[in-house]
Amino acid sequence: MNTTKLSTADVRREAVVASAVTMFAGSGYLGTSVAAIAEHAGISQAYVFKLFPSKELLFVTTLEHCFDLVLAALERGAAASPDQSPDAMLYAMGGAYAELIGDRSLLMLQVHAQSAASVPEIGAALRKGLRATTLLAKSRSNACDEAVQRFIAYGQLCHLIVVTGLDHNPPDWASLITAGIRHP
Amino acid sequence: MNTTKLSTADVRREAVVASAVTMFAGSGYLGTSVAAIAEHAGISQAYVFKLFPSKELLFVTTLEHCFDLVLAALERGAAASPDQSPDAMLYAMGGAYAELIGDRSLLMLQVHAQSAASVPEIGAALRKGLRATTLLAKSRSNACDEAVQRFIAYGQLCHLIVVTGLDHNPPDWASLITAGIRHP
DNA sequence: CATGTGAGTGACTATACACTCACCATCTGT
DNA sequence: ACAGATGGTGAGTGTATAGTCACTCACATG
Repeated sequence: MNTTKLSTADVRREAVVASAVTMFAGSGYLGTSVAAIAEHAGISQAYVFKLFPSKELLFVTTLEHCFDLVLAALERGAAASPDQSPDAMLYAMGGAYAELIGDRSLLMLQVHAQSAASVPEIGAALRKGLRATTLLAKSRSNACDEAVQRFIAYGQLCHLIVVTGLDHNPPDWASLITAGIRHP
Repeated sequence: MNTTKLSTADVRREAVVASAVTMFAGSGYLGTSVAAIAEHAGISQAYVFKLFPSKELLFVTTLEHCFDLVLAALERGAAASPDQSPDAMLYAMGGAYAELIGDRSLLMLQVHAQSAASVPEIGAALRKGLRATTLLAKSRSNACDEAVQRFIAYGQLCHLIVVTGLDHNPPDWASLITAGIRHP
């Protein structure tokens, strides 16, 4: 039961998380109703509460899934780097991240999670994801601390650019902060 | 009437905005009820709706006020810089910003605004504030575009650090991204 | 005194939402 | 054939919340 085959309930749970990524990314933690997620997943709202004990835990699970995907993308990027130098590794990881967040959902989810971080469980999940991301960037790239810090900072800048819509039809002044940033 | 004296309604409006900064910063746009803001300001909820036509516009007004304070702080920092070189100017402005957001309210308000940016009016206010901040940093420092971009990116990193609570009793790994960052 | 005006409120409405519960349906092992 | 586990739902409940409205009170002015 714990080896290869998932029960249908676990399959459902994954489908609900997939819907939750989309819906939470669109409207945030408080702005998204469980009913909307259930409808998107094609099941009743009551069944969502059978699969997850609370909206809060559904959000946390969704956020953890988001970070799993981010970590996998960084890993992929690192593996595909043409060159083992720290700068090249970080550049490759950045490119893989930019590609991953192409549909904005995973990015928006992180933005909304930051806004909901005062909910203890959500804040803890955010810290855990940031920790894993940072440490992976450090260990795979072998870059100095300053370069890793820069990597994270420019990731946040990328979030800001997308949130403000500066990547779509950017005004003239926007090139000041969007120049060189790889965004979707 | 338009010169020096404010009517009591305008005074009230300012008091409500001050309360709104605190309350919205604490619980976000959707997480804060107008009743809570009214109570904090010591007036009835009905009167808040006489002073502001909607919760949305109250939030936008509050956010604009936040950016006014940010711009004033940057201006102050620039004016106090011991040295006119671009690097020194940006450093001084960064220090003034770090000091301004010492109580976290103005920082958290920006984070929550990013999460609520899909509301058109809020997104527009955010873009406007970012534009003004970026252009001010550029024009006062005379720094190159890359340095201004870096200035904004590290500002966002600062937000992330505060949101995740990494500035209070930081775990060991946190120094990777908090090193050198001036936060409250 | 009469009258008008701006400040301020209590009580209400309509709705939306997280969460619950009693219940049905379908499969599975014996 | 049947007992029980597992998948799934319709119909609620209680509460919170944005926004409204009819109203009161203080005060200024003619």
